[in-house]
Amino acid sequence: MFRLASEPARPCTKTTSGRGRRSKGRSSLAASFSPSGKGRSRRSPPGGSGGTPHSTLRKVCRSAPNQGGRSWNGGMVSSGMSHFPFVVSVLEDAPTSVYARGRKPDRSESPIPAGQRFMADAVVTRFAPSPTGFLHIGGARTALFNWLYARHAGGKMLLRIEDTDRERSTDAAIAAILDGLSWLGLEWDGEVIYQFTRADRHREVAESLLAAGHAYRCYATPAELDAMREAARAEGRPPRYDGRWRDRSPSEAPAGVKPVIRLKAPREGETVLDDKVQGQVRWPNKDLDDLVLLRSDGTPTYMLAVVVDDHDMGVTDIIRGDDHLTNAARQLHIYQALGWEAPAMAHIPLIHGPDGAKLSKRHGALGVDAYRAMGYMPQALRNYLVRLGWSHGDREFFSTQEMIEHFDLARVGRSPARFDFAKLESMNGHYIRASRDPDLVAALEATLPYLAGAERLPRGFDPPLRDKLLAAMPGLKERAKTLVELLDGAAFLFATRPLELDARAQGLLDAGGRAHLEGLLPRFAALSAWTATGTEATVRDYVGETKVKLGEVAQPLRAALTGRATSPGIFDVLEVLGRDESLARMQDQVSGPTASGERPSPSA
RNA sequence: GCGCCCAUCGUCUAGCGGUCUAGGACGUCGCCCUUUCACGGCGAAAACAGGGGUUCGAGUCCCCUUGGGCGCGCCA
Repeated sequence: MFRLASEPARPCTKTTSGRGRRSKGRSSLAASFSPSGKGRSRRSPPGGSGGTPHSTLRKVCRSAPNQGGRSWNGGMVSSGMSHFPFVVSVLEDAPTSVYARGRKPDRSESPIPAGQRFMADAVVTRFAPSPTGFLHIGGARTALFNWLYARHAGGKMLLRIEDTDRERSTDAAIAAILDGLSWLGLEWDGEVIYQFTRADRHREVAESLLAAGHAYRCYATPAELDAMREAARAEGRPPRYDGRWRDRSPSEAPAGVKPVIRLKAPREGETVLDDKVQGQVRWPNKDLDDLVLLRSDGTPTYMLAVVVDDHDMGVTDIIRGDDHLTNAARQLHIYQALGWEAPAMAHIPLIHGPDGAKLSKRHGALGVDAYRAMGYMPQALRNYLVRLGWSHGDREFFSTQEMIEHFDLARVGRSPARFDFAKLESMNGHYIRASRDPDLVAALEATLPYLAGAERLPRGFDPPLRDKLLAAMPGLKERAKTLVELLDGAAFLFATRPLELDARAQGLLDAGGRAHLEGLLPRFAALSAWTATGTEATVRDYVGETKVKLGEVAQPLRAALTGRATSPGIFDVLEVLGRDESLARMQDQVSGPTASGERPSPSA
């Protein structure tokens, strides 16, 4: 009756070890059922011929066979608890437990030939944001992990927009999420699924649960619920629904109250989740209440919707923020009632702000579009994000291919990470320096519409400017950590005469620099070929003859040519700017200001 | 309040009982390179939260404390 047609479930024999918890023993879990690719229980066992003797499989079923787990032993073998199809088992010291599929190796015991199961069992992950705001950095990382995991396994990542909250969901948010994912290069497979469109299906499932006796109508009013929670809190009990309508006859229903449908959740025993990141987590069922499946207006709640959708979409692995960890327990109850096998789950730690608290508006939480505007490149952001919580030895940099190749959930840590702009910036700088010049020009151009500080170039780059950009890029890119800085550093290329000088440049010129400009002007003008080596030779000659330091000449030159005190190597600047423009900019500083008034004598 | 999760340099992390007088990266500081600023090179300071166990041996296993975080809706 509860059997899933396609999945003749076979209860896992979960032996117990009283202490069970992995404590860093994630590794031990991983040892036998590596949650990542190959070692996963759902695949053929590593090195396993498939003909593994049954007895071995039973052991494999236990989670921590090595270290610390000495108390694991043959323990108990499950009995006929198969009325929970996907579930399981009997623990020596605890009643019925509910299992998510996670590391549970029961399928190795499935009657379905291993090979066949393997083939039909491609990984399907999903990213399921709710469109109530932009795609923030935490969501972006969740999406990245889902994407990486799916790609690594040769599976798919689906995208589902959880828009059942009609009040708060907006089209703008949906657009921002789609745009953010695309910019990050995280393509999803198939069509975007809008949860709200599936409300009928959700309702139908709720009704079926009702019909099967796994759910009931609850007529408690919001006021009643509030009172209930308050009382519980006052008594030091968890604020939970008390189940007052759980066994009441519908005939007692008060008139005029539209009921909600609640799940009849198990009250005894405990619910166990073998999370791929968190390890084994257990909750006493008495602490979990009868959640609402269908609201009084007939719309599904998130809890119901996720379960139904994940099931219908064929999701095999749920990777989401660990703020959903408690939800997992409740969702497991729904799977149980439905007789569906729960997907494997991985709850990844959240990203925190500098103060260690969950990233939120008060940290100035930003959408990924903001990172684009700040000039970070998607590949750099991806690399930074993947290293937040995941590691592969000492390695810091990964190409997309390498990320896909190496990514696995077993190496995802369980402690939250703080977002650090300095490191992101440094990584972005690495990516800029490592990029090919034409790619950088293209990236700059493509990002221009979003870039902060790009107002000066409303029409983008014209061909001559593009050429100059390309020519100057080697000197420009090693001075920029973001595209914004890159553009800013390139500003002298598209600045128009007479240049605006910043204070430091002005100072350089006022401090006697103009004299050197004047001295250089005729020598430059006499140059037959305008190249960096040519101008350098000229300047060095001048310096030699006048016995001044190179810096005393180079700096004023820089000020005149770029309007700033810093720039790429000055001879490269000279070359990129070209003879006419260079001489004109120098001339501007020698004679320009005087035209309009008395230049204060620098030496007086 | 209750439940769950977490805990190595300021930050991200390596470490999966002995090779740890704890490694890498960012940041910080110093030196070198140098026409500026960068880049690059070299070097330095900087951490196993505390307490109990287990063990011949613990950053690594267990427990407690402390400190953080998340959750507790007819929100998702």
